[in-house]
Amino acid sequence: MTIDPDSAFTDPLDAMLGFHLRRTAAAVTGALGEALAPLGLNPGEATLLRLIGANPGCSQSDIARALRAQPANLVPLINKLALSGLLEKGAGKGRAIPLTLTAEGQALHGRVCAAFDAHEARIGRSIPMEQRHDVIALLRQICLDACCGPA
Amino acid sequence: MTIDPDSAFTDPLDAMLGFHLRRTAAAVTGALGEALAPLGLNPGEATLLRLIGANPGCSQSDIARALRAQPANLVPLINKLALSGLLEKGAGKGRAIPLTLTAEGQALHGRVCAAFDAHEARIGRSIPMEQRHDVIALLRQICLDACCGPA
DNA sequence: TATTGTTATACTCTATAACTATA
DNA sequence: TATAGTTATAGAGTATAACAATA
Repeated sequence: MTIDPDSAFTDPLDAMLGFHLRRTAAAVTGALGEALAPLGLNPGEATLLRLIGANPGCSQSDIARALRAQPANLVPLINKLALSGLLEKGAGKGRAIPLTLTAEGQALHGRVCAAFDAHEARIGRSIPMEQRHDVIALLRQICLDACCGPA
Repeated sequence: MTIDPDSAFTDPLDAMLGFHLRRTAAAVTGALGEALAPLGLNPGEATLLRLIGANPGCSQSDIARALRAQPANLVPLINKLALSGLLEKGAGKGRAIPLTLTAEGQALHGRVCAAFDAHEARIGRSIPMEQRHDVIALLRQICLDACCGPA
């Protein structure tokens, strides 16, 4: 410690699950951003490309549901990808607008998938393959306990 | 799906560790915010109170290191707590300024600790007590793998 | 010179309210 | 009316650069 060198700094956060969840998620998101930078995409844009590539013709609402995001927050991301020539808004035959990737978008989608796979392998390399599903199930349960359960 | 009801929406994110880490951390932070709202504090302010209460006389740099935060981002939080009469900046005998809680701050610190404990119990209630340390160790390892390891 | 604390700034993410268009 | 998409906006959270004060 800076002021009183005789006393060590006590960090009560270090034993808290919530703090480590938050910190680890931040580190993982940062690493994903670095992995995607060479593709000219940030994590949000790449995730959008990933989802639309896997679901050609899906609507903006579908994506918002999958991401648990507010539809309004997707608008600037989608517009940027559309302006970059990566995706096309199909002729809306009604309210929902089907989104599809252009040829350029599909080419980049392949690189995005590879980057995601490499990123997943990196952050999960200390977890044996047969345990990764259990870890995800644990996170999903914590999410439920935090959100929906009785206080 | 809205547009083509025959095809189900494929969610590649659902099998990704990174996505669930991010989503769970967001849910946990949201739950912490709700738990702290009755105390008039947000998670950042409460964490600051928690750290200073556990380390009377610590400096702003100590806190920044513990939180892995930028010192510049602590300034408005500390000022708000000081203006609220919860903490005092001691007479700086040099560059570092020792931070201590006022009597009012110490009283609130007790309630903050109780709220943190209840929150930890809530988000960890599906994890047997003897496994919680393992889960934290796992998160810490993922954090290291994401940050520092070879790409 | 190196460190602490501070200010200003900017970018991302997130959340809401209000509007339009369509079934 | 209900749903989809959009716009504007506001609030956190986080990052850097630049500066003043002190060892």
